Amino acid sequence: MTNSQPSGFDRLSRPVRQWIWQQKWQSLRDVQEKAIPAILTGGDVVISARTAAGKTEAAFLPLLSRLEAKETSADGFALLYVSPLKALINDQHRRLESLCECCDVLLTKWHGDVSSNVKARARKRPSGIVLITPESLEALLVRRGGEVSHLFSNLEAVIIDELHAFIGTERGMQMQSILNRIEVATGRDRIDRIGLSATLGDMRLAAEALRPGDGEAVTLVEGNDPGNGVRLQVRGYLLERPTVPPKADAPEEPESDNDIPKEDEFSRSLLPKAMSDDLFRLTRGKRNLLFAGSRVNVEVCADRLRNMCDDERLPQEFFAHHGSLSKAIREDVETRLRDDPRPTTAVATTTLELGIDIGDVDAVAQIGPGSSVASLRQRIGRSGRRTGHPATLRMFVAVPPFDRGGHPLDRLRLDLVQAIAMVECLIANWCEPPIKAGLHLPTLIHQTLALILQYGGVLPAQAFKLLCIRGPFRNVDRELFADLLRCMASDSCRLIEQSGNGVLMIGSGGEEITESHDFYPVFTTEQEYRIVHETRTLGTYPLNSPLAPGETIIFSGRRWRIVDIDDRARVIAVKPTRTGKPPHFSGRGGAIHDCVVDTMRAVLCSSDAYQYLDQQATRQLDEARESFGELQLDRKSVIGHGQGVLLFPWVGTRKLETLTLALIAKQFKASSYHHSIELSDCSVNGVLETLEEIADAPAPDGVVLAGNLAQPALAKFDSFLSPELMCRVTATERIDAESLPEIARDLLEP
DNA sequence: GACCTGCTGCGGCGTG
Repeated sequence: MTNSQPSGFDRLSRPVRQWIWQQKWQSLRDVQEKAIPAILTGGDVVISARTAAGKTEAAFLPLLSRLEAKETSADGFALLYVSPLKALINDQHRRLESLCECCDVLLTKWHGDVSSNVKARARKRPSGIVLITPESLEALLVRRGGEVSHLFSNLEAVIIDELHAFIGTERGMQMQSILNRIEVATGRDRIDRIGLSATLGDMRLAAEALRPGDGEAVTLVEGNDPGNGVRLQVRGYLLERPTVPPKADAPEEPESDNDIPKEDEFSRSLLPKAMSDDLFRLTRGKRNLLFAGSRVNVEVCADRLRNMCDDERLPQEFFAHHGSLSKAIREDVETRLRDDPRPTTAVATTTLELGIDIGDVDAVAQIGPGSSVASLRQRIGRSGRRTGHPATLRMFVAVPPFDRGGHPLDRLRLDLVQAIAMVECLIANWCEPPIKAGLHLPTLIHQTLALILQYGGVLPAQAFKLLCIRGPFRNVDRELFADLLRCMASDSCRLIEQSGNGVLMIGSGGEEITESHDFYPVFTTEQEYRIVHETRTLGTYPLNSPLAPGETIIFSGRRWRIVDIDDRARVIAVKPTRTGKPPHFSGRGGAIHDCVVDTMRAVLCSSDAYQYLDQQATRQLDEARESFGELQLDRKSVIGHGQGVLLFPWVGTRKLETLTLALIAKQFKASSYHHSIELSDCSVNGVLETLEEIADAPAPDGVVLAGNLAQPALAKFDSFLSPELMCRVTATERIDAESLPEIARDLLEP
């Protein structure tokens, strides 16, 4: 090949090239070739590619070459790598060790599990690369504010791994704010940021997340790894009974006297037998990830598949993996997936979605439609990495039995339709964007406290400029920030106080909060019991899900009896047993995007056939379309049902909740359920009249509407917001009053 | 109708 341009490889420094030779690589990967010139040039860069496409090296090979060229031996860290997971830091440390040795660059892990003397040593003689979490970085800024400029003045670049995991979250706001604070403290206008991200529908979102306010200037490097293709299937199953709960006044079903024990009956209602039979048949003997959707489903599913394994006298190959299981149990599963050739299926929640190194799997399965297209995309990328093996994802969806007289929501098979809509959005290369309007006031409270601690005090105008003008809190104007400061200083909070010369200081209430190590993360966790068998901790269980000694529970895919509960020590002791009830975890539903629900309507309206549906799912979709026509939902979106009315606005969760609120404000008994709103004791005409009023009136004030909504303290610092500020947060982030007239108009003329 | 993530400094104790 003749090429006047030097290849990426030729432009790397000598030690880096030597390391590549040692690895016996035949060539650089596509994403690495593209990233090298972009990073050598300087400036902000987003590198996006599938997990394990070599993004880490794509960033570090040219960055280490830049360090080599610099040849200054000034004090301070040269590269800062920020990761959302400790486990990922440990993985990356393993991966980068030999490369850094080759380049004679110090590599330091820095997170909560790293001993404090390692950190002390690094602080004393800062150099090379630090791998750190946002929380540890926050702690460093807050506790060692005076050292920040010394530690970071010679930073060549900051690398942010799993950038997509930070986008649109409170933790992402904190991270952006911390990076901004480092730039300000070191007097550097911009320190190059390199974001590593999974492929997203719209890469500009990642660019904007990397450099808020100037995403346009970020260079995008997209890995053009053709992969080995994708095999995708949606499989239909039948539930044993309808899903819409019967009305309170409906006659109770007679006790069934078959011999299924009650606990198995509940398990069967979550996971039909035909589905577990197929899951077993299709996953057995291979390496799989099975995303079950919730921790309860993980337990029920792992328990069922493990029992099938035992019944057939096969060695066990099914293992549960979720956030309430102990670190040791989870690591065993991860290690087995990565290093053990035996067949293994990890039944997991989203825990195995991010980039923890588990090697390649043969296939991915998912139960139910899932709640986002973004995670569907991530999951597919977990398989099909070896040449000749396409990525394989099977979605297993159960719908209620078909009954013409049944509830319309059951007749429409909405879970199946949603699964199809998700796949169609994925094929169209669309994926959920973050909500732009967020105020992120709780995190702004946190960052204001952190800033005061970092500098030992700060003037209100300085804080505003640093956090809201230069920093990421750009939806907060001067007036709102002043309100927030007043709220923080109020008698009920005393988070801050102001000295005679106007400097903001930590108040008595603030001291208590900021002195605890609990201060650094911006998210909360509920209090929990530890579940212990003999000396081994199996995991944790929420305090507010009562259990009693003698009860049974499925946990870690096994069945246990509770022997003892120590409320003071928060320990639940268990021993193995033969039966078990599914555990109970609390969760708040996820929000589904407008685009997905709109696509659901399109799927129901059209007569397109989808190649990826199995026979049963195809038939179920036909039945759903038939019901859609019979209910005349192709022509109208407001239909009578029983003593009430059903509304189908075909909008996402946020707008659906907003309309429900607006109708409650107009004295309707309204509740949203499964993409629709059910109104009881009213007539179609009455509802149509009200919708006309809403359509013709100007959009109501979101703050007034939000006043009718329960405002539970969800984010960590919500409890410090005044009712007025809390209402504003709800109005901006949780509802969408602006769009109400339009939703009402669309309901009247679909 | 859901999931996940993270943590300092210091005092006290045991061990080599």
